[in-house]
Amino acid sequence: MTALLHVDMDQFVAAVEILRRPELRGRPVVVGGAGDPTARRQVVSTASYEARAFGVHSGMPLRRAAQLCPEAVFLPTDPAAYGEASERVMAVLRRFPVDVEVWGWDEAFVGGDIADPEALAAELKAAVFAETGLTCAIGIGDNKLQAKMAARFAKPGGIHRLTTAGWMAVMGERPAADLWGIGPKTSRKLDELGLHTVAQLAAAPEADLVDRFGPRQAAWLPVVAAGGGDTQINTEPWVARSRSRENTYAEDLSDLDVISREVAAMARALTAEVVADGREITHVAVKVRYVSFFTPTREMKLRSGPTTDPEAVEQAAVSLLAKFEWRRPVRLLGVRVNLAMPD
DNA sequence: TCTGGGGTCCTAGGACCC
DNA sequence: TCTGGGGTCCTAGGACCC
Repeated sequence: MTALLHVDMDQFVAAVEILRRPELRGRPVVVGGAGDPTARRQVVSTASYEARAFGVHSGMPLRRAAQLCPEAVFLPTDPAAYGEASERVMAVLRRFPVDVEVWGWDEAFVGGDIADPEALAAELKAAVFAETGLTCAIGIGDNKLQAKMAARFAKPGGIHRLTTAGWMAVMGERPAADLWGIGPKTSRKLDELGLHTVAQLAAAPEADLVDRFGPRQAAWLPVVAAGGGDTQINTEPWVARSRSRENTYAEDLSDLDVISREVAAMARALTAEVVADGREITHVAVKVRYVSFFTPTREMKLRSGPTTDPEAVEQAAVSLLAKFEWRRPVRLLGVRVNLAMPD
């Protein structure tokens, strides 16, 4: 069985910022929101390793991060810069005689005819650093799951290999929640069934899982726990199935006219973006988060068929507002459009 | 110092038709 | 005077990932 690699950039967003501000190297850096540590309702996108040492992590409110690490440098997120840096990294990987499957900004699977995976990993790492100034960890495995998990052991900046033969010795006693694809909800359900470790889940009869998880997940869970997984590297360019905008407001909204205008503006902006990409819109969805954090969504298929007409999309989005209750203020509004898949 | 933003995929229930 | 299934479309929600 030929190995495949998972390339995972180290603290990617923070690393891109440090690259253009070398004086920040070695300091705690927190990237998130507009970069204002006093702002409400904004969270950490990425913390540098130095900031993580203070307990700062992704998803944490910026104000909490500032409390834990007052000396940190706070920076606004700059998605365009991260996208460009990502392109440079992926271009380096693609120059090697391998198949590359891009996975978000800062990750990629690498496969193909790989004779010596450790040697290839070392070459990739060196080339990425030489040409972009960014470091990465590389995991090697017999499939994507193993490579992805191996990259965690390799972080930061190392190379680590997992194999089917060695999987259980390394992973068996770890919590099932460590596995890629098992989040907090699934992990809690597994705990309730007495399945706490990877080894226990791997040995669980599918019949014991079906009631709790349904047939598909019940079949999949023990396979993942045993270190099984997909080996297919998909080199096709990414084609988005949907695009969305959402905004959490620093101050709650109650006025339906204001809400309506906000939703209309998001719908128009989204339409402009996807039309610029040559895509057509099939469905429109609106998301509302009340102050209670209850977050319903309402969605509709456009009856007139796939469209590029901003008027139609705006009108659909605004019409969906009638399906919500407006007794309580809202903290978030969002619009999503589903896209027709090209042939 | 209450809880971001942008995605994907799966499931489940109701409507409707045969 | 009541009983089926199956199949597909549509919408809502849940879970997970980065």
